[in-house]
Amino acid sequence: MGKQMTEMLKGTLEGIVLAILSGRPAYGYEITAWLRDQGFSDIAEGTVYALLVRIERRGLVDVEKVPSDKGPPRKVYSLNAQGQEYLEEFWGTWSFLAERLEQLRKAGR
Amino acid sequence: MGKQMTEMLKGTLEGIVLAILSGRPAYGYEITAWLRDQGFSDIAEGTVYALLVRIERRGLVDVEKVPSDKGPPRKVYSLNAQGQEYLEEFWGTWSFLAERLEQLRKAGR
DNA sequence: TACCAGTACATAGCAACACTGAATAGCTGA
DNA sequence: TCAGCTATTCAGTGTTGCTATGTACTGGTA
Repeated sequence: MGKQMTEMLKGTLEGIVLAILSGRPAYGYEITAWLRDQGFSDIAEGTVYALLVRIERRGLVDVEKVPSDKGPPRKVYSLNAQGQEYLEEFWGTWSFLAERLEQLRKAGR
Repeated sequence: MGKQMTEMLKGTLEGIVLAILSGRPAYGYEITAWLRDQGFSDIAEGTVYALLVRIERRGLVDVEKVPSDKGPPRKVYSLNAQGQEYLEEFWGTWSFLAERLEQLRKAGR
């Protein structure tokens, strides 16, 4: 992963994961795989798990332990009301930033 | 500044400043003022100066000390060739991220 | 049986970054 | 002289993503 991307993911990765969870419940391994699929080539597994622990501790998600037939039990996360609210805030912050950057990019050409 | 914004600025603030400098040379105090004007209400002065030191050390900008008639001398920064290249990389990284997020946002509605 | 690959989660230590808060310094006008 | 604006610097803090490693369960295969 490029250094630029690493830094830029700070703050946004959290939003990305919450956005995924707002679509449907999911567990860590699955989320990691999905991210890699989307081109976040080298997202470290540890990164995702640590993030999930954080958002759980902050009460943004509900957790359910579900047995898997292919390995250890999965921790399935789903966005709760507080998480939904937080996600909306995230989109607000993101929009603001994206607009400024789009303006700057236009100005530079 | 909201906590979300603080985290999201990591990595992007650098790009923002480089983008500003790609338009015209500028000095720290001026950049801070401009950012506040654009709605980055509480960008800390210290943050901008620290960032400028970093990009100078990495050789992305050229620096010139210019006397001011309103206070101490200004350190005027201008983007050099290496900085321009780095900025282009930044836009690439940003575009990638912005596209994924836009998709996620669409999917969520 | 022994071993390995794939699935699934966890965590300690590290580096980078933005913020807080304070200090320093030059200039102007009351 | 002193307040207020201009202008820069820096030590200390918290959050974040990455690296590296470890644990644990299942199924296939040699």
